[in-house]
Amino acid sequence: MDSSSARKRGRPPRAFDGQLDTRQALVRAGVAVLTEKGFAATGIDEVLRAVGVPKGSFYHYFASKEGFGAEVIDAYAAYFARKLDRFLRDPVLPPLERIRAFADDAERGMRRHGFRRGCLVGNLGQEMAALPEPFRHRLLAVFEDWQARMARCLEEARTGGGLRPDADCGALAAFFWIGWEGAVLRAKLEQDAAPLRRFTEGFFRSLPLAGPHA
Amino acid sequence: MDSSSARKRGRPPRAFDGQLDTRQALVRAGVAVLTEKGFAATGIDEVLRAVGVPKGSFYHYFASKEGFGAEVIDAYAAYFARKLDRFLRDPVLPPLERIRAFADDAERGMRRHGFRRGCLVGNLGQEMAALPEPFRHRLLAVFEDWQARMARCLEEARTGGGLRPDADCGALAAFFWIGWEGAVLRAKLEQDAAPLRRFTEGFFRSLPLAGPHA
DNA sequence: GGCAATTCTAGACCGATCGTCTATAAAATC
DNA sequence: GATTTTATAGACGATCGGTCTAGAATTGCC
Repeated sequence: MDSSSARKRGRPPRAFDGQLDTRQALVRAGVAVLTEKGFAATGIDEVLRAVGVPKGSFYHYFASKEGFGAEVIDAYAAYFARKLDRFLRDPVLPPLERIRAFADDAERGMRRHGFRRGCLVGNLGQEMAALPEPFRHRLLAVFEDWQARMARCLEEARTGGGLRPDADCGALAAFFWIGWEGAVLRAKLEQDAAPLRRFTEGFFRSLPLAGPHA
Repeated sequence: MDSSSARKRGRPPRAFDGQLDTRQALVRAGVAVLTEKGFAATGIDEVLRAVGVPKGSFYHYFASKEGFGAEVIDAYAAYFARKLDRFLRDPVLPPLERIRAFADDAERGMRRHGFRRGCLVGNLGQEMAALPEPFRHRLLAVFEDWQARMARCLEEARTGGGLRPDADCGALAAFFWIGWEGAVLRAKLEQDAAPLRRFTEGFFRSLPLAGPHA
């Protein structure tokens, strides 16, 4: 959605030009802004200005700010799930290396955005007390999903002999995401990637690696 | 400050009654509310209602919402530093046990508040992008302070023979706080203490414990 | 191809919030 | 006890977020 295109009243002509679908553009901008500033601190107007769309359009596509937020969460979850799979199922790397690759990529991502953007799910989680209740379950479900994907990767490491046979991969995956969110938060605050690396290091130290096999 | 006490215009009589100092009461209420809902989502009016104080008083004591926020951070930092010392310097427990005691206490605290309150510093950290810049340095300083206190405790563990002599206590302390904030966030989201325990467990697994001594 | 129905935009509108201001009154000072 | 200082009371305006109604272009139908 190009802000240079002056809008006229009424239904716009079919988009011949390269304009994205308005709804999609709004959600996309919402992901960016909410990842940076959270839900409560973000005004609809800000999203609208970024996309160059008037307020009326917004409430045509979404029932409310809350409804918009829910869709933004879904979009982010979908985006992040794809990204996770790209790393955690990468067949050319051994399982534990995939986790490092994910962390490295996240670091690059944060650096690219000047450490202003964090994790949408973490942001909104922090705001829980001020958020509509339905958000809570949605966010929890997202964490469970990520945890499952991480657990699967760790299980591959276990069956592959990287982790000890008695490793509790579910618990380890939970540990990872719990701490990772903290690391992202801290990296945002310090505007530096060190916390991400520090946490990743600590996580790997905590793994029950298989000893040199007998 | 009791909301049942009807206020009259003008300067109030010296507080014979149990009324707290108004300024102090505002800061105290601010800590409670900001710990729950963060800075942006909280209106001044809400704090005023909680304390039963009119707006005029607020802007007599504080230059702005931002100035108020800064004092709230300081008050929370002081409160938390005292709490930390109470646990991390407890002479009747071995150093590593003190950390567990701290975690247990934090769990009780979150449970007592129905998992609605998190960590003020973590909350505001998450909001960074929408917060006045001076907050950032203040929050960073608080983390550094906590980290130093934790590192000292870990060093006691090292010299006491609980940790290996080559343990990097500063890095371990950093790892702790990075992940701990994540755990608090997650506990708030799940409304359950499990994340706190899971992280604490993982943290201890990551520690380079001294082997059975030769 | 004309007419209703649908789709989407424009922006007015209301309420809430932030920060200020004036009025008022008690205490402190001398 | 007169004056200055401290502190509360609450109205006020500017701004902004969220909702809603009106209106215009397009689509579908026959």
